[in-house]
Amino acid sequence: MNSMDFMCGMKRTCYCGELSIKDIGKEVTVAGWVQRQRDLGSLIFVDLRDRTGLLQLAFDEGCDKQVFEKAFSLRSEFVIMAKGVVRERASKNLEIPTGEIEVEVKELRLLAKSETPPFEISEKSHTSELLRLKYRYLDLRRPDLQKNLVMRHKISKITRDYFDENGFIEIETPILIKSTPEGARDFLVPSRIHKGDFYALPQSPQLYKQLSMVAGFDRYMQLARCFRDEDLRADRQPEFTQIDLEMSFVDMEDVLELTEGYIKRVFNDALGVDIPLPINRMTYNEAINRYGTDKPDTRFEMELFDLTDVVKNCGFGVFSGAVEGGGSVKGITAKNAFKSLSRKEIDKLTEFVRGIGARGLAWIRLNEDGTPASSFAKFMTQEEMDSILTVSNAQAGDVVLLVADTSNSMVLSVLGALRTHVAGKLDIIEKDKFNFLWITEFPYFEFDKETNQYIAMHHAFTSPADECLDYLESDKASVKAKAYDLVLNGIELSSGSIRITNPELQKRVFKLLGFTDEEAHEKFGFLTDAFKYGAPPHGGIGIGLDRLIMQMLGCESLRDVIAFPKVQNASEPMTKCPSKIDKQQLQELGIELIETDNEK
RNA sequence: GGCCCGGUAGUUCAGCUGGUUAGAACGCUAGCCUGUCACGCUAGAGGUCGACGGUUCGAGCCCGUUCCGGGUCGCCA
Repeated sequence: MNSMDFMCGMKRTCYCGELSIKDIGKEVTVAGWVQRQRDLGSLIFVDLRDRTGLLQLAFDEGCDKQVFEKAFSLRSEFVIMAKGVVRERASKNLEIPTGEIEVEVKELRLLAKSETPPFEISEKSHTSELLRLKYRYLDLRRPDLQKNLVMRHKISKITRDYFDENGFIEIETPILIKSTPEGARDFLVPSRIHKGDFYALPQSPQLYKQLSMVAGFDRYMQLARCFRDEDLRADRQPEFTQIDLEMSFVDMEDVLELTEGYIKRVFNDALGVDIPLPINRMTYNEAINRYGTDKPDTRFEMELFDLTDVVKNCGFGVFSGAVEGGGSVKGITAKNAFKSLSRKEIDKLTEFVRGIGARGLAWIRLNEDGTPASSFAKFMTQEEMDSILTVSNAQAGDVVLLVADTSNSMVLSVLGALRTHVAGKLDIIEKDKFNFLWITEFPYFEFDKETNQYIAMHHAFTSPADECLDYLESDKASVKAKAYDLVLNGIELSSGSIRITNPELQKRVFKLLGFTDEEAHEKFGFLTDAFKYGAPPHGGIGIGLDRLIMQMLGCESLRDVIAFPKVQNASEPMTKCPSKIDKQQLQELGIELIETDNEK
């Protein structure tokens, strides 16, 4: 094996995908990776790949012997540079954009060899995700991931442009910050200089962006990295990027309007998709009651209905008992689902709802001529069954699914999840639709069963609604927040609020949330102190960039739009982080490890 | 932490009721081939059946434990 060629004397003149029939006769130098070499004896074809596409290189009798032999030895993923003349192909391939032309190679440089890759670099290859992630740099060579990351770049660029045009300034807030153990767990970073002390990584730049308002920047934005030490999901990574915004002298309408303008712009410029404005709004209560969730997927109907009054005195103990116990009986109607939701399938649905906390699932199946079969008809009068069918608006061929529980919120959340699950099974979700929805009028407080006290649903700096200020203390459950979520196709895309800037109100809220003055000052004193020196009214929003891109590209997992993502146990297969560190490093930090059974 | 699914050549998978030497396709190696483009033809190499333990005359298959991956509930102000 001779040493590699150097690039000496060669300079790339164009990308592979840029060439077309218009370039015939042109002398070009291209560079990239060998997708495939096809050796036909005294004729060799090489498909060269760069991030713009594939280009066929041809080696035949016309080319130098040494060049031909070099072409013969090429293998997949070798890195080469080739100089030659663009010519029309003798036989064209209309399947690929450059299929009408090829480059007749005069000079060839082998810049790097490659071992046989562990999987083929192609959109067609189906490879386990773990293997792909171990060799992420190879996985990223695949055209679809390249496309995703190029789109991600494009969307980031549009984002910065839009907010720049609207007078926003990007400010970089610190990554090493003070830990405020509210909500999600913090990632912690030990301090060498202050042994035993820790920084936290930001869950969001919340406090810094508010301080930027106090500092007079008026309109702040940042493509902000955020960190949360919680378990992963397909749509949740421990580190993620947020389009973080904050504005002074605004109310909710201003924030919503600006965000809507952004959504319209980014969908138009990146995808050519028009999002009609204004985006629909729904209050939190309406969403919960109609869809069983505060992030409803409105691409399909199947709304919840309430049978509590109809069945409160019926002979079916599961129903009447739930109502007596202070709960409810509600359901959904799956239209034309008689065939898809067989008895067996309904058994599976029952397992599904049990898995999320329901005691069981009651059902009525109406066959094609409207005859009902039901799990509970024998306990009901004909009249009661008729009323159920009326309220559920069930027709021949429909399937009615009912959930009863002594906890109304359990009934709602189970049906909310069931609704999405069933819609997926019935395949009634229009995949290419983008249904946005604002959710407003969130409750301010949320009752925490574990600690038996009210906690902030959003966060402690969210302003209560003006009309609720009179009964903050006396009727916590009814207090609404000046908070808003933007939902896209059933996924929470962003969340924001108008903040408290009045120090007296902030004090009241801290007190309601169970903070003593000392605790509040210790944790958030730097913010409340700042508000003593003239805080403009302000509010903002954070838009999940990864989730936005994922939805725009129709991907099912965040991992498909993040260059180097983590897997479910929060590790990264390629670098194998997190990892053990030296004793010496620990000593410097003043940390002693307690050996646990897990490590043995 | 709970529940569900998965782990067999480099890759994607098949492997029957537990029974002889674990198969296929693609990839890889070598040879032949002047219009291929998922080139074709011929030959060949390639296996800790995730790991450990058990049941059995006999385990890829059954049982237990465990590791790894995916989904999900809890969790995610």
